[in-house]
Amino acid sequence: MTDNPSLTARQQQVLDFIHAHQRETGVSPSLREIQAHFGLASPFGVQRHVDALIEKGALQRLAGKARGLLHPAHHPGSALVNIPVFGVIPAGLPTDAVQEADTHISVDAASLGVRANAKLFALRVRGDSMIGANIVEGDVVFLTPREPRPLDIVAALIDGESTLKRFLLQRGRAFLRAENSRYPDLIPSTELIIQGVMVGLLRTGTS
Amino acid sequence: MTDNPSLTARQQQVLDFIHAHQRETGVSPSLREIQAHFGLASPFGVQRHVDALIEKGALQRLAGKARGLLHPAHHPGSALVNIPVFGVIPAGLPTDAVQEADTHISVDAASLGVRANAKLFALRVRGDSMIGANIVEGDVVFLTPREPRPLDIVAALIDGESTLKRFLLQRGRAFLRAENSRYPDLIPSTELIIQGVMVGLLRTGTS
DNA sequence: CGCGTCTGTGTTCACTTGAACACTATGACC
DNA sequence: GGTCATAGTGTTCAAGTGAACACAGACGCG
Repeated sequence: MTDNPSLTARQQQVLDFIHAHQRETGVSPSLREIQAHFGLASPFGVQRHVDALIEKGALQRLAGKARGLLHPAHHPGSALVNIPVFGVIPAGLPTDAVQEADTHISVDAASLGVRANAKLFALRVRGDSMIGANIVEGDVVFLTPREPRPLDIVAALIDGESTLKRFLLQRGRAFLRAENSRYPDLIPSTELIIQGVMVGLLRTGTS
Repeated sequence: MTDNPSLTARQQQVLDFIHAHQRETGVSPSLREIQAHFGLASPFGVQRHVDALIEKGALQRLAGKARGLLHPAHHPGSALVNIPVFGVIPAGLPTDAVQEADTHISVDAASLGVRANAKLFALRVRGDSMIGANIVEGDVVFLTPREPRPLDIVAALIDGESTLKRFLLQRGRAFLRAENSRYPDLIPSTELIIQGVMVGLLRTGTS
């Protein structure tokens, strides 16, 4: 995370390896695994690098525990939700079968205001039909499958394509409205398939 | 993450504890730590619960490695950036000193399109001055400290308060423009302190 | 040169931890 | 009552692992 300037080149290498190993395998490496990676003949050299890293605050350790190295910025309780990003056309998404996802986005559950075990999915927004809700092309919208309430923004399956619209009720009948006056209301002829209700949005880039 | 219905009550308890332990300490618990938590007298009972969980796909293991339990949904290579969220007034933020942050948001670095060790911070947007860029009150804007380029959206320090504006150049002179015609351009009288350039945005809630 | 820091070697020890086996108890189901 | 899956006990073993010590080479610095 941090390029601490007070680290020696070797210490930085070790730190990078530890972080990389955690990313790849999910657990921190043992001293001997680090040793093997650098081709060292003794675990003690590694141990002092690790000690130095801890001394300098670049690493944190659960003393005595195996594989107890972790980021100093470790924040307890921050559960992650892993959100699959489907394309713009997630036809048949509500099935239980695992859909092929383009990407995954990991976000802190607390930041999104959802439970840690929330089942979310995401769609990339295409078009400008929700511009009135300040949702633009390229935005990634997080959705959760649940019953929509009036004024919720929902992803609905219409003609085999998924679109983002606001969910409204009029005289007990549900219909969808774009947040753009150039689009007409969508009054479902048959049935309305709601795939999910928007719970958040992620935009990347500055423009 | 998943409430697998085929798990027995005890197995679910063990699974929950493993996940909770990972969240709190950052590493997965050893069999004996699980044993101690449930007040069992033998590590072997735990071992078979864990075996069953792996069998049912609710857990994944690095065989033979200490503390090698992890989520089956583990996605290698997803480095996280831990983003401190300052308030609406991060006065003097560019200092090296660690500022008190209200919250932290963890996001997948790849999803944000930034390097894994990017130094980001976040601000909660107040006001409607950037409505034209579809950034509204309550949005959380991710920023990185770097030199702004024309058309970048930046957080600038004006009169001790941080505001979000678009960065522009005219005849070599920098000035700031709100994306809302009701706000005038800001032409810096003295110097322009740019705290960061916007690289992303997170919105929570549906409205 | 002498000093200190960083780096690496070879080795030893004790604790941690996963893996395994035989046996018992409980409850569901036929 | 018999059978089976789930759950738990007591124990043993070997591998994984952190921690430690003495010693040596490389390098910068005064």
